Amino acid sequence: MGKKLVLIDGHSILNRAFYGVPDLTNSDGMHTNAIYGFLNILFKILEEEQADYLTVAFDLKAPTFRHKMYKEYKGTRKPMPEELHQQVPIMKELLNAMGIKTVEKEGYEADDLLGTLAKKAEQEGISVSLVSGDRDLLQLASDKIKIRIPKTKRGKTEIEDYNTNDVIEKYHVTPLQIIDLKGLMGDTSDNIPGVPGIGEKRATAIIESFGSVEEAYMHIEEVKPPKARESLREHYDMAVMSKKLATIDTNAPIEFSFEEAKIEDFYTKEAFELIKRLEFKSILSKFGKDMSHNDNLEQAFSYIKTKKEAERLFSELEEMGKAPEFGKDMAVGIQILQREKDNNSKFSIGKDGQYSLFADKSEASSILGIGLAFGEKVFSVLANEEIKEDFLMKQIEKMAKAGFSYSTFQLKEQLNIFPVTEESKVYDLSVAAYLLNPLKDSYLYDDIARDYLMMTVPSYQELFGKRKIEEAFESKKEEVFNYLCYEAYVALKAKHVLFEKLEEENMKELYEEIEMPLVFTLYDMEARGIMVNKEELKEYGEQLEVKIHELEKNIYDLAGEVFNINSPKQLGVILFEKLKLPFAKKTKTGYSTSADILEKLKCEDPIVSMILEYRQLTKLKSTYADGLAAFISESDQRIHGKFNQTITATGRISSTEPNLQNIPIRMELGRQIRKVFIPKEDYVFLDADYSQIELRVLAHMSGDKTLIKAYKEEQDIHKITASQVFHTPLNEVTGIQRSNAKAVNFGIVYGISSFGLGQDLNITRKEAEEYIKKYFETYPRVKEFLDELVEKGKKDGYVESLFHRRRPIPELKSANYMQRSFGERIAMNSPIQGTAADIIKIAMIRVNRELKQRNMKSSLLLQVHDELLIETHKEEIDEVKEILQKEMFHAVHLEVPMEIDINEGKNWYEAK
DNA sequence: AGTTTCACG
DNA sequence: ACGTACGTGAAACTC
Repeated sequence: MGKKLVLIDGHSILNRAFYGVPDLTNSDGMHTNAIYGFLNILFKILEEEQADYLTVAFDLKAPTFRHKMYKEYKGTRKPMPEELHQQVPIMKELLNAMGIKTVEKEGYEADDLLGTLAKKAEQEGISVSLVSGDRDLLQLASDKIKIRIPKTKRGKTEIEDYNTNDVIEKYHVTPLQIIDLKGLMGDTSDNIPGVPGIGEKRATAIIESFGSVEEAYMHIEEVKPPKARESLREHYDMAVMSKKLATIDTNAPIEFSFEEAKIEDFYTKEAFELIKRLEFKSILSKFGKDMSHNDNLEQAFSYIKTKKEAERLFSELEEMGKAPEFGKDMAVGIQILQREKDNNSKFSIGKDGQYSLFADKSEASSILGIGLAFGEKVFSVLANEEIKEDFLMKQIEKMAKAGFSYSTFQLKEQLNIFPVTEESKVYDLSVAAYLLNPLKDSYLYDDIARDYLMMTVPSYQELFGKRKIEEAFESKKEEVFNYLCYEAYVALKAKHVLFEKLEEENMKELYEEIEMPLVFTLYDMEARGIMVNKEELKEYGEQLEVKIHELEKNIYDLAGEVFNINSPKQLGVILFEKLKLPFAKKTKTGYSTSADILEKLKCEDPIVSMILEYRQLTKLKSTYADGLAAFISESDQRIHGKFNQTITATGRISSTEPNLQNIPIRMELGRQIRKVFIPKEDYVFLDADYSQIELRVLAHMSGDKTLIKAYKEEQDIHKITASQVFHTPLNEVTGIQRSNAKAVNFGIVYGISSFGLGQDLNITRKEAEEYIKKYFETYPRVKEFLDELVEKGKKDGYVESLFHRRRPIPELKSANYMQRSFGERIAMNSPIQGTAADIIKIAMIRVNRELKQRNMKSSLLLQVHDELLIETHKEEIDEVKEILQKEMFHAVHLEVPMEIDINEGKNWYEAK
């Protein structure tokens, strides 16, 4: 095997990392995200390559030859953002400390140095992997030189590799012809002008048929289309110049010996210190376990194994609780470990079609252990032959009464055995971390240790893998002890850090007044569940089954063969190849067969309508009829779904296992399923929803006079909008105009784009643009408000709701137009959606609280974003209506009044 | 594990 | 030249 050299385009990878990794700073406020991303890419590459040599090339600040030539055409390059600029010298220092060779040379770009080194290596028989984000470098690809382009795809970095054949496959030209391609099409990121009117498509076609820019010019008469021909004729010198600009110099005069570039041990003392300063704990852990200081910490963990020790521990705590001077403010990190709730378990379906294995939350839960941290002490206690479960249970009750200040993770999941209330001093750090950054997908103790304590602690996965906790409890006792200690320790230590940040970011009140009380509200809702008529649900499913069978038969007949209708791939082939239906449009992997495409094909073939109906029915059968049935608890005939508080980016609640927030309503057949959701005996359902809460929030937050006035006068907002946008007197507005205006109003809330609106209304982008223009003329403050939000998002990196709920928007920094536009729409939508979420959260806390305080029989069961469902005792109907009206109305006082619709029914279908 | 489709606000 | 409306979750197919 020959030797291998890895070359890295320093600035290009830093740049990529900067835009791909969310903003990171160390405690000195130094931005570190680009360096972090760079290191991750570097380690990934090195792991894959097993290379012998490594070199990183940088550009020097002085204008280069190629750069200078271009300057004569047009201004300067976009300057590097300051946050990135400051990271460059640190990066170089770190590479230096790690003993990694770097090269830079005045008058040459990194490209030229990389090209020169790559060619040199190739000549010496060394194979090369050249890592860069710049596609310019593809011109260097050969069989020995592999160009590697990292791509950040949803947080993960994937690397595209190009040898000669890969370039030809992807771009239909040889590596050297990439230069000609750039000569014609230009490259905005490299400030290469190219030929006006020629883009990627035309450039590729021209080079494919002529081979080069020069050849094409010699046969200029044959160049097609005429537009490109004339442009090339006129701007030929521009093309030649662009080619020169795009050509990488492979003969840069640099001194280089492979010996210097040899890969040695990176893990030096200097590098360790520097990485510590950068606070990259996860990378630090690569530096060997002996360097991490968790060993010391683990030595301080105490494992309580005898009842005697346990009794002493808990009585010590009890004493402290009694001490008047600090008892009540004593901070305790606590985590209770219990058997996995049956709520999460898989269901077994017996032969008789009965679903079994489901316990509801009131069923006695069994406790496996407790982790505790207070002062400098960290303990864990596990249940055993001596320490019985009910002993632990009693201790937990005593502790709860002692009234310490408890901090923990995922509190809602512990409330079934941890007897604390809204009034207790108890804090859920997972919820706190969610407020500080709602974009993460996990808020477990190891995530919080990493993000806020800069510590690497073993995750559940690392300790137990895919094992269930019960199993680990039997076979890996020591790890369970350790696990609980870590949890308690982090719960205690991270509290201050998180609370300080909440304070800093103005979210203390949001946390204390809304999110923490909500934990208890959601727990109540989950524990109550909602009753479902199992027999009726089964019947509904059977009816669907019959219809599905009929349709299936008819579809196979029309198609002339049996195939899987549920497979978009097979369906696409049948529709667009076999039956040759038109509009065979789009998608990455094949034909699109989505409803809006099929809707347009309805007249072409009767099979299309059948497929649409088939889709609808199978959806209802699998997701709702069968899906819901699997969640009905044997013991109480109720479904105990989960309400998740730390999922959405905007602050909304989400619902899972099953999702009770997407039960059908728009189509009558689907809507019927709501009839199986019923109140218990002697109760009815009351369903209360906010009318147009998001538009009202928009009216308030923007302060638009016209919009506010309309709501104050209780006018039909869509009709008014229609009248203004379409220049029609109010009483002449047609139904169609009104529904179009409604779509515009929706669009505004979603962060309007003319394309999106056009798509939704099936009109041209141009027409949609006109609607939007008119809308903004009607409500001028709305436009200003939305513009300000985007501006704020760009300036601060986040936007916020009325109650200061934050939504970071890393997309706004993206160099990619699509991503950035997405960021802009998020900036416009999140404060509105987030404020609406805040408001209904306040309402549900208060409604739940009020019903409990008045000792009423009625209770809150569901929240569906702007709607609350209450199981109401027949004798309490009027009182509950009053409570709903009052608490929902007064949840917040905006410039415009809230309007609440309340309906009553003997099932969810009737009540909505 | 990722994609497509579709249910809701 | 590009290719989208904002926010979710579940099921089924595909690899």
